[in-house]
Amino acid sequence: MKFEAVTIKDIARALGLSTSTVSRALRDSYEISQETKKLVLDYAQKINYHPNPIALSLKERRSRSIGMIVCEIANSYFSQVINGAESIAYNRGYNVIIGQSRESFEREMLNLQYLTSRSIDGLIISVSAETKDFSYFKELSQKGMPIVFFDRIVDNVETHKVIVDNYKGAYDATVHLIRNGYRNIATLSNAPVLSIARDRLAGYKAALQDNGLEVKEEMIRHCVHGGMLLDEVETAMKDLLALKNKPDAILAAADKLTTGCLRILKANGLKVPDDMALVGFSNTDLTELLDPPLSVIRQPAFEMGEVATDLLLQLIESKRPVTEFETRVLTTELIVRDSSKPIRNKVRAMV
Amino acid sequence: MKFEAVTIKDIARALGLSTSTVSRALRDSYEISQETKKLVLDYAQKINYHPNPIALSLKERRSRSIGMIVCEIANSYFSQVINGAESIAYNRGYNVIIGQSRESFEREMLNLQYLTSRSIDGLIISVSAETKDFSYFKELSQKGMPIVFFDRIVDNVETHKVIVDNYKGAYDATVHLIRNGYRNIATLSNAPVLSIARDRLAGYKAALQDNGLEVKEEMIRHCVHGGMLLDEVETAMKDLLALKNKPDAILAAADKLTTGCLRILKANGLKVPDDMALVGFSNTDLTELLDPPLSVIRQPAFEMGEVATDLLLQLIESKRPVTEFETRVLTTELIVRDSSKPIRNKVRAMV
DNA sequence: TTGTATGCGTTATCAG
DNA sequence: CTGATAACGCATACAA
Repeated sequence: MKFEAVTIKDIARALGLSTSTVSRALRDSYEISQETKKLVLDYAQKINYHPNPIALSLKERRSRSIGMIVCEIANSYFSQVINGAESIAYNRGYNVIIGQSRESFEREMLNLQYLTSRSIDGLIISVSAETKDFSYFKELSQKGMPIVFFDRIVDNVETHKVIVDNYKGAYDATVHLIRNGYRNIATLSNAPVLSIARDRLAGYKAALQDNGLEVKEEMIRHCVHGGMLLDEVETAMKDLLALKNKPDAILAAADKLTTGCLRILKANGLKVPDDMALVGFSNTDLTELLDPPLSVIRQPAFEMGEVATDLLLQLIESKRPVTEFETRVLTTELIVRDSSKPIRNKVRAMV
Repeated sequence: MKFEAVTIKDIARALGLSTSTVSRALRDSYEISQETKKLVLDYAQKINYHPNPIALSLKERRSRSIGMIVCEIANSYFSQVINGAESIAYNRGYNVIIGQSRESFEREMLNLQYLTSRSIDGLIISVSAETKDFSYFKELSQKGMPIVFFDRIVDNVETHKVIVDNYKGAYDATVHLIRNGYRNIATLSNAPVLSIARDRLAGYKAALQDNGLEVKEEMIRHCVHGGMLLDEVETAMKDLLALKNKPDAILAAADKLTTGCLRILKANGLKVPDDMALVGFSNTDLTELLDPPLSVIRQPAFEMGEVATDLLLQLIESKRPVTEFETRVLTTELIVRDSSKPIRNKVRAMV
């Protein structure tokens, strides 16, 4: 019943050769005569022989598959990263095995154990927002498993990292808002345990300070669940709108926070940017079709997947020493559309 | 250097037992004494033993991983399907290995060979728009490989299928437009080789006919690349808008066609629905935030992934005979928003 | 140039 | 109850 594959043995038997001869012929070994090679190759072709990768894995102690853990596949950012990763891996003869943490530490660990027990040759991961204990990664890394962290990295673990210049992304976006006349800029931030959240927040603060504006704590709202729960964003927005000194602009420091913020503003009948300007990190589709189109900070997601995978494969294939930790930094792109253009009356009022 | 795992042998040596005893103890075999079992189990726990799944695969001739081929991972619909598939697979102890065809037959075949040579236990696939030759699937299926087709199915191959009631989805949406006073309804359709395109087109036609409206061929535009190329959509739209009898509404029969159509309309300064009503198949985010919000036909993508995977795993685990082909049908959801509401003047004009 | 034997980690079969 | 051995498919050191 089950998919009976042809093996090297079948070829050997049929051709009256030994399995080793066949094996060597197939691998084009120099110690096999041209005739025998041709004989074997032709026959293998004819009966559609394919080496069993599982047997190979067992022998070579490697599986030619890499694990990838993200918090959510159905997130446009991560799906774009996966896309980039898959394209590189595929070209180099590797499989990508996907796992989702769904922002849960427990699920992340389960996935991790599962993947490592599956003998992956390396791991690409963007940690969950819940993850505070990185001992397992350290242990794994010390055992020789190549690991590349991307996007959400881990500061106190020496590893390979691919990140985006989140500081600059947030800084530039904030400066952009300031230049357009906004003075009361609030920010929606992810859980502060996340490196990306800290970097973006730092960029936001620095931009304010460099432009002589005060950083006010009440203007900074953390959404611990990263906007997975709309409630969280709603509460944050309500709080901001209830302030005596209401913000006139918002920097949304994550994809889900950007769309969440848009939803809440819309639900409350507030217009962007007339009632509230908004610039956010976003890789979501259709942002340019909103009315007015939304300005966003876009991450090089596909490229992120490519770079991380390329680095990992170099580590796996020992083209690069595992212990010489490297950090690659990509840059975000600020896409300016209508939503953050100068508000004429405000700008006039300030002149 | 490389990740040295503990094996059953290590345990055997350390405890002065044979590998077979250890193996049996670990598998809780009845023929092992309680003491020995405890001894082995405790020690295995202590040194953190995990069975090598590759060795297991070689022995059991199965890999506990399933292949999944879609045309594009970074497509919200497919990423949602993958999400559903992953969640089911994960709970049942299976890996999902992803491949992308990018709408290319060649790439699809390469992926397919790659995955099967990787000893996947089963396959879930939504075929590429280019695929016309299904002999490879037939062959694979006859060799005993469980295959579940989803979404884009193959009519002339007897297989397991999970589909959406595309006919009804298109029918209902078209009827909805008709009820709201539109009489010149055009449609953007995918490549007609795709089952989903044919079904949707049939639903559109039936809705017109059932309501006494004429089906006009010039109102039906096929986009062979499924809207991957915006040019294609643009050409189609330009042609429609150049008609003597211009359409007053459009049924976009695929995700990319819906967003593509929106983009083109916007680029040409046409308003939805005042200048042109639009209802489309779409699982894209943010459609409800457009101004006015877009009415869409939403597919149960996550559920699609779940159902297909559940079916496949039943086949793999022989809980269901592979030869009793089954087709499961899910239903779409018509989400009515402003973009297809009655146009007052038009309706008045008709009364 | 080709063949034989061994091992990768595991389980199943057969002996004890 | 436990141990030795073969087998899964392949590659390779060693023999010939």
